[in-house]
Amino acid sequence: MNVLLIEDEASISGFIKKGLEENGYEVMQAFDGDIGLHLASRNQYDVIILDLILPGVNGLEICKRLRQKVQVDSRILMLTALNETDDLVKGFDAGADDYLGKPFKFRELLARVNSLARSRGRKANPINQLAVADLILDLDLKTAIRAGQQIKLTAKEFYLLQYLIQNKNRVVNRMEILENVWNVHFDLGTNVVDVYMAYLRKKIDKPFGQKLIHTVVGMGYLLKAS
Amino acid sequence: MNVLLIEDEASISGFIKKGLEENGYEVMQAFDGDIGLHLASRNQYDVIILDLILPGVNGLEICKRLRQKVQVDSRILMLTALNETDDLVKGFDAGADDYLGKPFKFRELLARVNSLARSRGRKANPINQLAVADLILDLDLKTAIRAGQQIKLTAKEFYLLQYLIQNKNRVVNRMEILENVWNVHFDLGTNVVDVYMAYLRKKIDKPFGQKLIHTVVGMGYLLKAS
DNA sequence: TCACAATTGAAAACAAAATTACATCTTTGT
DNA sequence: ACAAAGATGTAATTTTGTTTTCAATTGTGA
Repeated sequence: MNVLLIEDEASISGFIKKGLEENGYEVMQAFDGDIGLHLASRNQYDVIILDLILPGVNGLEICKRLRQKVQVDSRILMLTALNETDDLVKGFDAGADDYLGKPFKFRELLARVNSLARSRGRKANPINQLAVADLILDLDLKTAIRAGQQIKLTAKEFYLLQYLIQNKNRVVNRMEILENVWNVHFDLGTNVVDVYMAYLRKKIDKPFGQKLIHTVVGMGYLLKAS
Repeated sequence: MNVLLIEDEASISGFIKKGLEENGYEVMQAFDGDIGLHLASRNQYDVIILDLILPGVNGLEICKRLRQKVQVDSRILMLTALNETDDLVKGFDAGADDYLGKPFKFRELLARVNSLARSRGRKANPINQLAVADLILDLDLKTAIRAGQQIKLTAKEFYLLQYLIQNKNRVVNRMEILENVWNVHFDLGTNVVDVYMAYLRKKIDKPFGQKLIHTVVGMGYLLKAS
């Protein structure tokens, strides 16, 4: 688990880093807001520990930017001397996941970091799979399995199938598919979608009895059991 | 977003429920540990608010069981008067995601629940349907269902029926229909609308007793229960 | 009953989707 | 760096299904 620690006071930063490392975390230190922001947007951290009062950009601001502009999905633990409800609420509004007032006992910090790390681990963990009927799409292995049988898909096929599964039981039209799978936002009469549907069908439907990909004439395609 | 609130004191429970509901949450109350445990394992909640001190099974125990046996992936917010670091750590160890000491301001609770709910990021799945009498039009599946029976419609038929349902209990004339379903704004002398009404009738009225599509001679058509 | 309005069936015209062959680009192994 | 294999797209063709028109027929209201 990676932790980014944005804290200007060297003694506190060092103390936290040492403690977390003893508990199995990898800790990256940033001593001012700009560097913190920079690191956070370049790399993926599981947890970001963020001091509210910092030279350069302040903590609230960093938090907002990380959530809104950079869209990091790290857990953010806000760290500060200000302990009032209002600041706490401001912190959560800015997108913080948790809040800890100084001074704090290290055990307390560790418990919170553990909790955040765990809540992230769970998100990434719950076997990253999508499914319809007996078809499973493994998002980690980037592969499909139907009736227990592995099916090799090319990248485009995979993403197309992923989009279909994410929208199972809903008719999706070609434009929607072009936008979401091909990133094409204007209609330049192509029939790639049709062609790829054929590819997919050959792999995931034809060899098995029950077909999952249905075409709805004049509307689009529908992924559905039966 | 669904919240399960496990709290024995009726006044506190009511106060929280009311506040959360005003903020768009659906709240289920449990007034003792056993019922809470039962509900939590039967249903899927986004957030569980859990009082530590409860009649029946205590909060820590519930938390542990939920995580270990039932393996719920709800976010758990522990709520308690005990505010010591030790209890806090025990709480996190038992699998809580956050911790809030009583007494608390409601804004504070809300901020934490919001944060937990956000971290779960579940998107709702509203059922996209229109209906008159026993006829349902499923906008996702792009299909009609009457008396529980699926009816296949072509694109034009579907959009025509959709227009009729959206204007149920109102006579719509042919021109209106041509404009809204066919995008034809001038026309003289086509009878497509009439033809398609016949198609629709054959599919959605004829096979069932009660007819829904009524013609109002000289005026247009009317979709209505009676 | 007459005149107009609405319905129906069948065929023609049209449009959408599937299929196929092929050209171009990418990746991989040697 | 090269050849071979694989992936991606395009375009033409075939197949399938939908939409529209038209004329014959039936229904409706004064």
